[in-house]
Amino acid sequence: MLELKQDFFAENTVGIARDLLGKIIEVNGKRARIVETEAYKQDKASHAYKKTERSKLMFDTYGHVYVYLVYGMYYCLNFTTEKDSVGAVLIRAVEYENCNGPGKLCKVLGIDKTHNGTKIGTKLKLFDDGYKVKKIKTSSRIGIKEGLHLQWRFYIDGNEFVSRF
DNA sequence: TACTGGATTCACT
DNA sequence: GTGAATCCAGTAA
Repeated sequence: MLELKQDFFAENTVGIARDLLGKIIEVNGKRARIVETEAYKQDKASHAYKKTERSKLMFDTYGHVYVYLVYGMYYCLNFTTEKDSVGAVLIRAVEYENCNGPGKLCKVLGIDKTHNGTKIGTKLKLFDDGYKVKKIKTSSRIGIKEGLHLQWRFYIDGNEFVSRF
């Protein structure tokens, strides 16, 4: 069981999003395997488009947990990436009961604002248990208002916990 | 200070 | 397929 350190998140966001598939998240005494991720770079559909009080984590850190509230009700779990640039990877789904969506997985795993800004390896840990992902599907995501293909989404094919797309 | 709308989810039609 | 729930960051004034 190899623990992922900050260096894992130092470079290419898209590559990190892909490599995170199959890895284990450990938080609040629960463990779950990541089955769907989404890479965010500095584009118009991302918080990284503009540096603000909320999004500055994506600019100033890598290998940290970035949690924010959407629609007033759901938290989304991200990991900041790229030592010398801006980016983050959204964890969309994990292999755990009722965790097939970014809002649901935060609820079930007990992830909230108290995790925001913490370094990976403290409150939340990541492990590589040697699991080999058989087949990775990729898909571009449509920008919210821009109608552009912006981010890349990765998920493990044929997994029943993969969220809808 | 006030308004707007979102990296979602779920119930309902 | 559509709309409501819900709250706070971002923005405009």
